[in-house]
Amino acid sequence: MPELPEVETVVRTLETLILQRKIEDVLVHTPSIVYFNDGFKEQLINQTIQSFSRRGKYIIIHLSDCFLIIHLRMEGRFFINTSFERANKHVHVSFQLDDHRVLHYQDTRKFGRMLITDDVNESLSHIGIEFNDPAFTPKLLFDAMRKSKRSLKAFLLSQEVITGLGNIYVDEVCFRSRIHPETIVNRLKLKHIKIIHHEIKAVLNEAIALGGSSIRTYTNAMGIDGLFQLQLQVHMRAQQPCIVCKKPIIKIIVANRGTYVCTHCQKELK
DNA sequence: AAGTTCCCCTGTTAGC
DNA sequence: TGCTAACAGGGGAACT
Repeated sequence: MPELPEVETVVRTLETLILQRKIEDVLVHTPSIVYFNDGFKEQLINQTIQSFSRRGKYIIIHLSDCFLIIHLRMEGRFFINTSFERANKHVHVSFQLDDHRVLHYQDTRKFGRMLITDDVNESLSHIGIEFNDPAFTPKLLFDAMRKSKRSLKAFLLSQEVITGLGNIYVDEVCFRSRIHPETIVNRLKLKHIKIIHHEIKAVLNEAIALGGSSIRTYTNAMGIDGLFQLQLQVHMRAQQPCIVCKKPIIKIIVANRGTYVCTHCQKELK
């Protein structure tokens, strides 16, 4: 499910709901969700939720003595009720809070992961720069792309250089940049990369402002829908006319992922 | 070594 | 209608 704008929305929602709450008890129904499950519950009990942050697509919950890092992967989500009981078979972790409410983690496909750490930077050292970091410049992108033989789609999906983009927003960035997703990035000129850089920031900022996108089965934290799906220009629009040239959007596979492209507006640079 | 494919899971949907 | 294969907003392991 979520890419950076959706994770950002989840973080902001959780912030309004459970800040300063103390965790009184924890139930792990599905141990595979939790890295180093031994002691997971014990480390969390009596910890107070002091703040939230986000790094790439990771949610970071700042607790009194440690950090709880969560990745929702495809279908992870949170909801709150007042029962510590397992509401359904897709609830895998539940947190009893000190105000009689319970935070539940639900994840149909069980791809999501949780980890307790003392050092967020070390735990997340494998991911690249944030889109809104001042150090994220066209030059940074250019230097990384010059050394890579990946397609633009694979390059942006990999979280190694720039983190936060997923399948939806990569398609949107490629379209808005008018570049075919199969273009090998070391062929891109600085002028193209400046456009890509600009569109990454624009798309993510616009999507965050609208609470992310809700398509398919995904609704955001607490069942609140984002609105950015209404702004999508190519993703999920196979057979529909391109908003620029009116020719039909096609769906292809790039980097093993369903990919939407207007082959008239997005030329591959060879 | 960098780049690509496979696979983790379950539910939904497209296609016979 | 019913079965089956393909697919899904991700990413790490295994492979080439």
